[in-house]
Amino acid sequence: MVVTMHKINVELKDNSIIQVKKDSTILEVAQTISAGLAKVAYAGIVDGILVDLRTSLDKDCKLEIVTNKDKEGMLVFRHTATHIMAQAVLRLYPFAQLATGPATENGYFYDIDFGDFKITQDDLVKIESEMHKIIKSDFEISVETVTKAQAKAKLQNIGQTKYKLLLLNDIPDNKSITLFTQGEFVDLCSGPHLSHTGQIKAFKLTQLTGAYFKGNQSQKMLTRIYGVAFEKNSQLQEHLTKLEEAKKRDHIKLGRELGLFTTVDCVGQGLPLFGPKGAKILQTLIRWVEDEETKRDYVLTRTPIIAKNDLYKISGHWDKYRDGMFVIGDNDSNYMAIRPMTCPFQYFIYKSTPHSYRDLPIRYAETSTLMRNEDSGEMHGLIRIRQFTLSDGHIVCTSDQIEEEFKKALDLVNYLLDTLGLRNDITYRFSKHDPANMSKYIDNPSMWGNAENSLKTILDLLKIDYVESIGDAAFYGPKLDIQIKNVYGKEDTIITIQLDFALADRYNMEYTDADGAKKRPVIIHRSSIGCYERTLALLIEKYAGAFPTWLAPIQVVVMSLTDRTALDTDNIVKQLKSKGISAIQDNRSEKIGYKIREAQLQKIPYMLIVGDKEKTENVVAVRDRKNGDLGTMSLYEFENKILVEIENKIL
RNA sequence: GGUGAUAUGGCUCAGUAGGUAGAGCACGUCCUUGGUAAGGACGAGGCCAUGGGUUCAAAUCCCAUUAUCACCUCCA
Repeated sequence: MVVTMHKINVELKDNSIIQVKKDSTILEVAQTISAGLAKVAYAGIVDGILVDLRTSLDKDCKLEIVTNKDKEGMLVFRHTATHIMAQAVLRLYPFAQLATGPATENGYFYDIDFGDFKITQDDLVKIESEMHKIIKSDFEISVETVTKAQAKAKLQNIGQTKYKLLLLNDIPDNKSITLFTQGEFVDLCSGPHLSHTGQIKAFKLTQLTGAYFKGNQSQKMLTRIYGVAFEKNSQLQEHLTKLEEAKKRDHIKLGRELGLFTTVDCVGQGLPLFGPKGAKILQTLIRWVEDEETKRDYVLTRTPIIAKNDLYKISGHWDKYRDGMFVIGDNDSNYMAIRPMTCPFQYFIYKSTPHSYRDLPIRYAETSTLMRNEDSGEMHGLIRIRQFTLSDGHIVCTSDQIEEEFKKALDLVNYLLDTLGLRNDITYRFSKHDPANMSKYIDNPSMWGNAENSLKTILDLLKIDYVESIGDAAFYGPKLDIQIKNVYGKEDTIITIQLDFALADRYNMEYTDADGAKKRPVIIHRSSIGCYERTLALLIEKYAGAFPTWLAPIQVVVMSLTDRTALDTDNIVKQLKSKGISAIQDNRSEKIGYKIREAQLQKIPYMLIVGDKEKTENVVAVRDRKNGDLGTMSLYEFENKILVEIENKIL
């Protein structure tokens, strides 16, 4: 037997190098550094790969010790919580078949097939108490590398004969197979994990939902149990409180409470009705965006909301999205469809006259109402609806102009987001096609190569910090998607700018270049502020219903202190309205404190109070929703104050 | 589209082991009221989402439909 006494060099996070015995585990290295570090160490990152603490180091490497402070550390922590949950589930329901159970941003889930057993919310409590037992037992979590046959035997041994074996089969032969064991429970898992079940301190099972095996619609629907896990109970409580707070900002709840919109069973799914207040905000947004576009050399179009299917056949939309379109007619000779997008209408406006290279770029904009027959399960508040109004537009330009036009389109977007106060809430996503799934796209690899390279060059030139996403492109071209999270942390696209090298060809659009040759223009599909309903939803959540004054549907409420001043409030409201300020009055015979409370619940920016004293001195007592009493001022002074705020769109 | 939950006055919810409904807030009238989170009295308002079924009897049980919510899938 050869005893190796070799030492290896390990480079740490701070670039210092320490020497340790070959085959030391990461935990041992951590102990060498300090006992304190070893205590909070959850895993290691060796040469960039996240590995278990018990991994032994056999050669020189870079090592980062992952602790509870690191994102990766908490992933390991939560992943361990997942296994504890799975173990508890198998104790209570030995027939359950486990599928997959990863950690997520705040928690974890496990997809499980319970067969004919119908699990309910009440069962979660039972699972939780079983988890407490497992944590109390403080099982050691051990890891072993095994062959497929060994893994199969061990999994079958604990009754896992279905999904685990399917997953096992999917593992390529050149990859090692690891099993993690805690007590009687074994799981097929690449890890890493904590070393003892007792390390999980605070957790809660939060949700019970369905999910397809492997995320594939054609696979079986499994039961997904969600949980959250933290190191300290206080952190768990904090998280739960945060969720409660988020609920209060939920645009669906607030939007109804504030009377912005409602839904009616017999109108139908995904078809919200905007009341006076909701409509007012939409109007403010639309006017603002259209004005801004005009300033930036866009020209407006106004096109039909319905067209023959022939129009959509040219682009390929008809073949691809027919099921998602509201179609009228019963056969191909009389089919009409309500428009699901504006693109081809604006193309035909372009085509209605011949164009020289001197005309380009042409920037078409339209506040465009669209309808898409979304699947019934897809609708969500104002975020995903069947009829929506998009700040749509298409820029027709030469290939030399793409970069400048893209930059300008993005400038507009950034300006609008800045003004709304959303700029810091967004992230950029470069959405590319998926070469492995060309059935979703126009099959022209060189076109895709061109378009994506071109877009990448622009994004890099503009120093945009984006993440790439394969498979999220439009079927005709790559996109820059501007992503935003809702109050629960769910991400959606709010705005998109797309590069299209394909549809100009399909619609036979051309311009005459300087050399007299007919050429294809490039099209940039872009939205300036996205779809107004969705943007409104995000604004409701951002401001918890307390819109900036310029957006607030009611900007001022004028209150009479007693019935004697009721007539004066009426006159003041008229005066404010004549200045374009949205004002209402509250003359009810209620105590003033009561009226103020009402106005605050309605999140109205300003309250004016008129009493005998104010009447005599010709002033109004002003309150705002944030600071309370602002003292008295003349109506003229107040008008100037609020008009400055509105004009400058102060947040 | 799939899985699950839910559906009672404008809103938030209670309710009956099946015998045709209740609260708070909001709303209306009158009285009261000079000041920053709830003054008083009275009143109106629901055939308990829709359509079937079981039953002597259904808002309550069952089925279907519609809508809402969550998740999965999808998103031009």
